[in-house]
Amino acid sequence: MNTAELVPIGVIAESSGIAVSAVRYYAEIGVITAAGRVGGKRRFDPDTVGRVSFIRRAREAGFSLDEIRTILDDQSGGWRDLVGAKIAELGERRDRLDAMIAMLGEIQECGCRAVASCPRLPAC
Amino acid sequence: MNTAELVPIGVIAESSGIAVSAVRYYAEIGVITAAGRVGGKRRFDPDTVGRVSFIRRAREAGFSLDEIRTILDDQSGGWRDLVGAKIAELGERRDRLDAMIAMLGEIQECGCRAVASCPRLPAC
DNA sequence: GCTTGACCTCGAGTGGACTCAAGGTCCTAC
DNA sequence: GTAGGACCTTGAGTCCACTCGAGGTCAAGC
Repeated sequence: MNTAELVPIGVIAESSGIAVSAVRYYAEIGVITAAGRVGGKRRFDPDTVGRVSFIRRAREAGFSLDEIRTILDDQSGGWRDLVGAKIAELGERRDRLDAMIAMLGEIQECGCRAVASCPRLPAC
Repeated sequence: MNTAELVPIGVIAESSGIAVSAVRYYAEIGVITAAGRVGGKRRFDPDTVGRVSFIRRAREAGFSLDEIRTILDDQSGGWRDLVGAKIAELGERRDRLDAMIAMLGEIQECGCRAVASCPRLPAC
């Protein structure tokens, strides 16, 4: 393992768009792994950038770090089911989101002074 | 105010699908209000069921209780802007969700043994 | 040899939204 | 009059995903 190819934590953080402390946290809980240390400092495989970017996007989409870990590292193939379940779940979440958007749209147009007093709550 | 029309906390909780402790919490932080007390026990206006159901759905859609309070109780009309902004935000969130769903779909079909080792991460 | 800056550890703190436990009150029914 | 159940208060605890601060190390460049 040529440590020259490995990148320090700052690079991971910057190029994946998250804080250094978060990268450290991810390493601590094992959702990413440092390839080694140089002078006591973590060095990561360059692939880690992609992994952390994936993590960031998955987090934004509402995944917990635990779920992300499972999706990323499951070796048994069970992750396919997990991903399938997740897709279904996300679909539901999107439907709820759509419903909420529609509801907010109606609320906006319903002419009442305050939402609380709208007689159409919560179906509004 | 006829207290006979008012409902106890358990009814609010059950018919809106949240825990009694959560209803109490909502009352405590002022996102809902008890109409009064009977023998020291909170009694709510039946409308509160709708309100709490709205809160639940808004929470599920990712609103904070603070945002919900603003949307529900703003008297100045500023809530319309807030709701507009929220709609835009939810739209973005839905787009991200869609992207995530698409990505997961591709992951599922890409034939690699584990997601982590997929060379197409994170664009996969 | 000194400064600088990136990095380190460890422990504690944060924030939001609750939940729980302990100990007490109130009403209803038997 | 007593048991049961729904409710009360207060304060502490939980979970997640970090963040912060203090105090220290390491390598590079001047």
